[in-house]
Amino acid sequence: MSADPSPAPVNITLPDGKQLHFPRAVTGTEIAAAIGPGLARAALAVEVNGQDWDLSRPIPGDARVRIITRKDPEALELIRHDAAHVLAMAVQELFPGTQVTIGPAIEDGFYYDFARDEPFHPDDLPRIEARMHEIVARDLPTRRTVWPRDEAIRHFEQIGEHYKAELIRDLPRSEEITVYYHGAWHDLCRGPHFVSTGKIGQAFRLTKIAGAYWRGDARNAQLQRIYGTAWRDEKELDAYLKRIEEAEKRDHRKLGREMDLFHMQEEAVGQVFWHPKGFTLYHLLEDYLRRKLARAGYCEVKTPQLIDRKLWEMSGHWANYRQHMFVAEVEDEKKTLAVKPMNCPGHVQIFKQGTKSYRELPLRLAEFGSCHRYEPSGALHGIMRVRAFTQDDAHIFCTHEQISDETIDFCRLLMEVYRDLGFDDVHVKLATRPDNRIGSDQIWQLAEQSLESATKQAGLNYSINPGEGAFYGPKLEFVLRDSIGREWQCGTLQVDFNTAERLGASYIAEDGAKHAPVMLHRAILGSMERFIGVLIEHYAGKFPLWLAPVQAVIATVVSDADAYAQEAADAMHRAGLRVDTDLRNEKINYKVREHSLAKVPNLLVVGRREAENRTLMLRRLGSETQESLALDAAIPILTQEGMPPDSRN
RNA sequence: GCCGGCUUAGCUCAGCUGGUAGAGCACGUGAUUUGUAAUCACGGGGUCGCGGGUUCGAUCCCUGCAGCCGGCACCA
Repeated sequence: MSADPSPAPVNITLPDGKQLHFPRAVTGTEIAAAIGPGLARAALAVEVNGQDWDLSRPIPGDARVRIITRKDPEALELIRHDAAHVLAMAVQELFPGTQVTIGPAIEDGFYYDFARDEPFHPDDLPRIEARMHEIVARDLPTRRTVWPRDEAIRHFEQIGEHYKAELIRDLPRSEEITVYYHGAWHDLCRGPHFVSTGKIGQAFRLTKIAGAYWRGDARNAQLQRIYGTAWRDEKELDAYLKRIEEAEKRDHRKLGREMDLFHMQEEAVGQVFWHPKGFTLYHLLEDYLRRKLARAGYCEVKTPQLIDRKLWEMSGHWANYRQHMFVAEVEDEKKTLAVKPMNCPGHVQIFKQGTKSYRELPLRLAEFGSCHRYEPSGALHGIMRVRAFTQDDAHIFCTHEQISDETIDFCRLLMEVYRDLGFDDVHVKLATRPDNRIGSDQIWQLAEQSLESATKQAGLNYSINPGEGAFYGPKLEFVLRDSIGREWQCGTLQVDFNTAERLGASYIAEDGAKHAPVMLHRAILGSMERFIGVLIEHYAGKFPLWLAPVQAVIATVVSDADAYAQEAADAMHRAGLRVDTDLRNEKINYKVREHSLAKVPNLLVVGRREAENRTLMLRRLGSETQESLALDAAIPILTQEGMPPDSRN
């Protein structure tokens, strides 16, 4: 079943342009050996004309070839893919009768989906992992075999691997069916794989068990997925595990409780109880955004929470999202009211009041819109995914010609806001026309072009998400990267040619005729709740001074300083600073520790000396040193430092 | 919603094979007036998530439900 050795000579071109000549088909292993023994040892796979191949697979004709070693970027993916195979093998050794399905390499690791009646238990992971280490230590040789399609299907059916048989049936006829052997164990796989299991190394760890639908479709059977992580060496593995640990430390659910920002409870699932400190943060963010919006020409509005289902039927939401809407009924009325899941129809109602002229466009209606959606229970996650949330929503009613300028302005505004909030790394995805859509290609063309050129003009990095737009128009999705490299999609801008018309909104154009306005749906933060969650994790709770719920604590050393501490706090409150006092009968060490752990940015210590001299000892969070400041000097310093970014200079 | 796991004091967690619960921190009281990451002593606090069952007896075993956690699916 291995390829026939070709009698023809083969010319191999290396990346540096050097050519090697072989009398017949040659394998990656042989090429590596011809280059040098060091490379022969380090070789993991070989790139042949841009495709990754097994080292042992004969290269039948002339080719450009590059030997892949552990140092190459592809190595990780190959290690992970091999590790997935070893995982499958270990599972089948330990749990006979388990069917294997698919097992790809993913970011940071790999997984494999299994079909087995008995569920895996977390305690099984160490056992499976131990077996994997053993299989790697066995250093089983890998063999690639090519099978006739029907024979492969018959074989997998016969050994009870029905999912594999289904996979082969669904492969295009043109596809070569390859089966990889690691020792006697084998699996349908496109490859490539290392020459033996020993090449994987031992820097892997199984991490979690999960349910996953066959082929990602909820209508299909649910399989059991085992996740693992794999790296080039122990050092990389440790670094990864450390990274996960660090991420857990800044989990917004943990910090939210520790910092007394909010809580959630059973009686209000998916809804946030904001505590005084958390709501201070919330308001600071909202106030900041409100100022930005006002300056950018938005008008803020507020629309009803409960709206008759008729309006939702008209907008099309009732038909599509009824199951995800909360509904309210009152005994004395026959009406059914829906709690708004979005703000657009409300804003359209405001637009529709009176007759609008083209002169009034663009009209930008903004709302911190409280929305409720019945999210599936399994989707809920802290304050990141909730059932009651507040969108920093706005709808720009404009003409087709105005789409471009409005988009540019929006991108700029959004970038300013993100930068002010500490996010510099942002990229944009442009989701273009889907197959199933309404509106003429001409209008789509205009909308997509407007979005794309606006994105460019705003100086943003963007990529295209073909076919991912909404049925009513293309959209921009803004993704930001946080301080530990995670990505969050927050902002969005969607072009909508449909809703305004559907809800009967129009304006009188220059030609005197009625036209439906284009609606741009846009949000910068997305949801206040979620964005605050992102902020907490981004800053690990150590907010910049302008967002810190408590900007400073004045802590006394002795009770003789109480009166002075109170006086200083009063003066700071008058200056608009958010300051607490700590007059407790505790040692200063204790107070320093406590407020440091509470992530208070500035600690102001006062004892007898300070009370006499009217000074404060300032200790900044994260610093181990202090500086003495006159009270009169400290106030303007902190006020200046705590100024919101849009008020500076 | 689906698969799996978890649920013991405000928090973090002990509690062997069933005999009605403990620690540290937090909280309260007292002593201590302290100079930059935990002062000492004493004390209060739990219907062991909720309901049903098995048992002489259930935090522990079985079962239903809820919530949470990890994924999957979903996210106008």
